[in-house]
Amino acid sequence: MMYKKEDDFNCSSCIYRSYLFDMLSQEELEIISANKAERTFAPGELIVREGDLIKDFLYLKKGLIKIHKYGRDQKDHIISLAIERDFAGLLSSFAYRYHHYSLSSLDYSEMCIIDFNVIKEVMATNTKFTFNIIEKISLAANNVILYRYNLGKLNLRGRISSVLLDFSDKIFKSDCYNLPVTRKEIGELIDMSTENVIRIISEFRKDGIIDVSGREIIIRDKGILKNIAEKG
Amino acid sequence: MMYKKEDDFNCSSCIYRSYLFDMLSQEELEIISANKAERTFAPGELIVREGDLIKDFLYLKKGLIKIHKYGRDQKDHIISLAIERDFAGLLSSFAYRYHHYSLSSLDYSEMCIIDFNVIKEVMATNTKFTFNIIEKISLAANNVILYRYNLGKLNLRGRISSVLLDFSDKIFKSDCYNLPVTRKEIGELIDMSTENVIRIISEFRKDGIIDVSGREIIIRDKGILKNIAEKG
DNA sequence: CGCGGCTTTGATGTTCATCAAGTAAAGTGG
DNA sequence: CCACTTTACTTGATGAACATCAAAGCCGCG
Repeated sequence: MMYKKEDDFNCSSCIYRSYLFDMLSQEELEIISANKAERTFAPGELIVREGDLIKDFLYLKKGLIKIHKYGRDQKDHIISLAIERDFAGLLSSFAYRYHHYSLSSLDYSEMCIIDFNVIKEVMATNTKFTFNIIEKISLAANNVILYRYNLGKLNLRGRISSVLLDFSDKIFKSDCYNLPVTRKEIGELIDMSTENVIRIISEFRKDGIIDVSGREIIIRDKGILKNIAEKG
Repeated sequence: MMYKKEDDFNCSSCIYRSYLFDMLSQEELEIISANKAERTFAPGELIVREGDLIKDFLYLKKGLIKIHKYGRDQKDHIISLAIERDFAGLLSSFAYRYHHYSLSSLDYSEMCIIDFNVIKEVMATNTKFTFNIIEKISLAANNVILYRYNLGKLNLRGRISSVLLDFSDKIFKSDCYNLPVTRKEIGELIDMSTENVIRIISEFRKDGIIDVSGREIIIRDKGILKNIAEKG
């Protein structure tokens, strides 16, 4: 237990320390250690609500969260997902004083919550760190932009293929996984009705491309799935 | 002419100096002055091609450009427009070595082309400048993300209203302007077919909401247009 | 003057959201 | 632990929104 506590509270021994935090000196790491909190969020739990004041720099050590936004159409829309070792609030943090997106946990998610001013102080003195933050912001934003860009050119079957493949390749690194989202949430992510999400997943099942049992997905023919995601 | 030349080549007397460059010391401005070029691009001219190596920091002094990308659907798509005093390459510059988007001029556009390494050097020593660059990157990216987000919830009439209003409010600051883009380009910007762009503009003309004559647009009833853009 | 890009209108067909209606699963309170 | 309620999932039928196709006029430019 002693060791666990050590691991929790001292960033310099944290095994989830990212490439980004590796840029920091021992001294800088300790400043951050001293100004951080850690918290686990349960599946479904709200981490940040759109409109909240931005006070913290959020690092997702472990888990899965959705970045989402409530539209004037009275519906929730998922902008993007963040996984292990992602910096979750980066889209809003350096542009606004208030969060422009909500964050919710889709799994048990361990967050490091670091005082934003402390991060800014470290940035002011460590150029390499700063340039890496800039790179992370740019990549995070471009991933969203390019994801939406590609999505816009896919029909429904292509979009479903695309999410199933993303879960397999980017998140679970396996052809067999449990969906961390409802069918409704898939629809919110790729802009389609819940009914059609279900319909097309069923189609894929009937065609023998995937096996489905509730939230469990087994990809049987990844080649076809890739093909549909390309040509859709 | 002497004065004009002065204005062209010395950033410290440049009337288009942005809020961002105002953060710089006289010395820093001179370093930038010494490492920049200026060029005017004609309407339709390509400024940067997707895939080009990123060498320069691009500041649009005056004019209008489109940020676009050629899709696997063999069609061009406009990601965003940049206007006077925008930093045009910001989406790619800090994330990649190569441009991920093309830039083309839609008007006579005057660009300041500054050696990217020089900008980075100044950033390494001027924290305030750096934080402002970060803010610009974040805002540019979020504008794209939020624009697409809103667009996705609008029907065709709403989208056309939205672009017509944007040209009026954000770009020309007038209810009477000449479209700087073809009908086809409007379609590429808001994801709809050229035919429907034309059809709906015609509808608006017949309904007396706007007057149209070729590229010339006169907004007759901005209230209705706003209403359509909201509710669409 | 003829060719290609831009614009326009009408007709047709596909894709997808929505509605309706029902089953299954998972919480909730007595 | 069981009745109750809600949330998630599923399937079919219908219609609306939109892309696509087709055909033609227009304009600038070589």
